[in-house]
Amino acid sequence: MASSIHDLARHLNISIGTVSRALNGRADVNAETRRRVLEAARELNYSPNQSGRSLRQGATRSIAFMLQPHPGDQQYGEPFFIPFLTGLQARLAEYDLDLMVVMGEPGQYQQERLRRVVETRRADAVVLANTRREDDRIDYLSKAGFPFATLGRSQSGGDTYPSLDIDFERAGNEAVDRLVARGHRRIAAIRPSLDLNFGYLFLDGYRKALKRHGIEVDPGLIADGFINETGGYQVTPRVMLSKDRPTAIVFNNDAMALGGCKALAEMGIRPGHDIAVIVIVDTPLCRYFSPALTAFRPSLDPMGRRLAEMLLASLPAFAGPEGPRIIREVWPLELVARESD
Amino acid sequence: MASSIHDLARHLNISIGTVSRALNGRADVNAETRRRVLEAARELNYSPNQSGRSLRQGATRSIAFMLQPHPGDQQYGEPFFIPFLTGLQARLAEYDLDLMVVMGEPGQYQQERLRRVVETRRADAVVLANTRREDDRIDYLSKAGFPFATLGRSQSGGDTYPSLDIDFERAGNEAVDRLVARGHRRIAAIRPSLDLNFGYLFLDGYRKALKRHGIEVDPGLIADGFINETGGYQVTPRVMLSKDRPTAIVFNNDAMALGGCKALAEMGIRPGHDIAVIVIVDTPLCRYFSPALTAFRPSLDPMGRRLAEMLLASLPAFAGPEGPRIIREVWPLELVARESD
DNA sequence: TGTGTTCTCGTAAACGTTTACGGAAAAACG
DNA sequence: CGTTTTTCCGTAAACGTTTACGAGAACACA
Repeated sequence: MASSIHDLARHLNISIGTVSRALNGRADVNAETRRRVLEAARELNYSPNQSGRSLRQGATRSIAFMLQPHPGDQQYGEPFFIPFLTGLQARLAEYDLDLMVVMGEPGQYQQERLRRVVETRRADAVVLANTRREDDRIDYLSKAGFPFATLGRSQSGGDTYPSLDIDFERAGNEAVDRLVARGHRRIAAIRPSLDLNFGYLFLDGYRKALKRHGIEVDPGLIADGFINETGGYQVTPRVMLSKDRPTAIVFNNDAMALGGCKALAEMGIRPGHDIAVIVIVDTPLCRYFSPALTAFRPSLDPMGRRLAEMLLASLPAFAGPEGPRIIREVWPLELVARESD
Repeated sequence: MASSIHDLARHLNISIGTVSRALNGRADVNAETRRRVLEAARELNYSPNQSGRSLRQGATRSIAFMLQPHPGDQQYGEPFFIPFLTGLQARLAEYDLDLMVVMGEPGQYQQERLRRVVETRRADAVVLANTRREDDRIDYLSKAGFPFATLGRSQSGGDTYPSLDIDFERAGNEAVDRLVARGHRRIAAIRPSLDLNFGYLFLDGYRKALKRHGIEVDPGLIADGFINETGGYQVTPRVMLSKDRPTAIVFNNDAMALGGCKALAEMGIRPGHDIAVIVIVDTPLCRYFSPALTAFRPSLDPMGRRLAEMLLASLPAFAGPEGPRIIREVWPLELVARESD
């Protein structure tokens, strides 16, 4: 069924070496011969067997994306990743690279799955998402000398790998600025309790902005909850019942914001009227919620494309003439003002 | 760095053939020898090179999932697929199979991408999503004799491949039943205008249920729109402005429902009060919308797992003792009653 | 014409596995 | 003890590529 390079060689009555060189655009092959080879390749519908190529070249031409769903996401996952993956994959495809998606169970199999990818050499590089502040996956990959890039920063591994992150610190800053400009002084912050790095970055920005405005940081207005609707639902009343009730809340996660708004509704508190609400990462949920939630929006598809470029630039096999480069970028979010603040 | 089967053989001073047989659990190897091989494998941190194995066995041990985002999904994709992929991937991983995700651009590159996967033998089988009523991908794969399964049915290809689908017909039926039981007679249906098969199935159910209740089908109450929020926003006023205004709407897509509700709001029509709204595929959007939308919910993770099983059962290499089997299943949706109807 | 250069191609090894085949040694059997 | 069977292992080929090497032919140059 599938025609190999041997079939082409036999068909043209030349050697397989010449066929291969002709197909790969090498210089030492006669123009006429090349023409005939390419024609025969089309005619016999030839395309190179990837396994053979991988074996010989020691490269699989595929990139693994490691995605670990949060334990709470039973039913629907984060809409975040599809457009990111679309962009990532689109750029990789331009280099004839495939995308392999490895999803851990919500538990801790991820590390194990990662080892398997690396040790059986199923991918040439890895892209990590959901980076933790201390991330053992990064430690492992660094130690193993396996190429990787991350969506999100981490304190692990130093500046030795490409990373692309959203500027959560700046978003926290701008959210507070906006609220202060509108007269708020008591601003609550709600973020996930996991070790996810963006929670720290967000809180840094929040704190710095408050200090800049001469507002004391009240620990009673900062709460951590599980990173889903339930978490937001559970933790929001806690800040609302603090002695001096906040007039605004910044949520560091869209799902938590929705749960939080439900809790608010049950307390008779209407976002946009009785309290201001801002969400750090926008999703369709925010746009169609009622009232529509003011939120900070990332550009996910371009981020996926960019991270692919950054990863490739770090790989010797793909780097340009200047050689491999480690690029790290932090992208701003765009504020989408709606009705909730 | 990476140890091969040759390293093991050298280390133990035996032949590579014996090492391979020992690792693969073949019978013709001494128990003591096997023990030593396994020990050395652990010691030298050996794991088989997948490229070598693929080449020899003619199987890549990876399954490709083809996902084609709808053109309208600029910013966020369907939350639908992440949990489905989680389940699919989890089951595949149990068989040591990897998942490759191939996303077409919103345009028509999908067919081309598919050819590439098949012809370069990068995957052993393919899973198709977003099945069209007439689906040229199915035609192509059938003709090429390449194993595949689909999420969603199609009229193409006959009953020659495994497929798992949601029972949209039944959902359309039940939605109408529910609305009629609540006194509605003028029920509108809004579905995507693409050739996506589920739109036809839904409409069949809707029509049959109306007839069963002795209600004439009014073409003015059926509208097709682009499969996103904008489509729903544009098309909903059309049915509302029909001579005899409907008292209920069934949306065949969550994004269209949200756009539709926005249009309703602008017309001063409140879902749950002035009109009943039911959505066929539930998402978090439905749950947190205000009013919360009554919707039919699939169980996506189990569906992913099940489709993996069905695909594997159709592959000679994985089929059980009875040999390869083609399984086709249609799963019911669960009604989640909320506030909008 | 002799020598050096360029162009073009064939040969064969290599990547890391799996597996059919055969043979030596050990065990079983009479 | 001779013969047959079983156990165990080594050899080598094969999967489909890419590529280092070398060789023959054509060409250029003196």
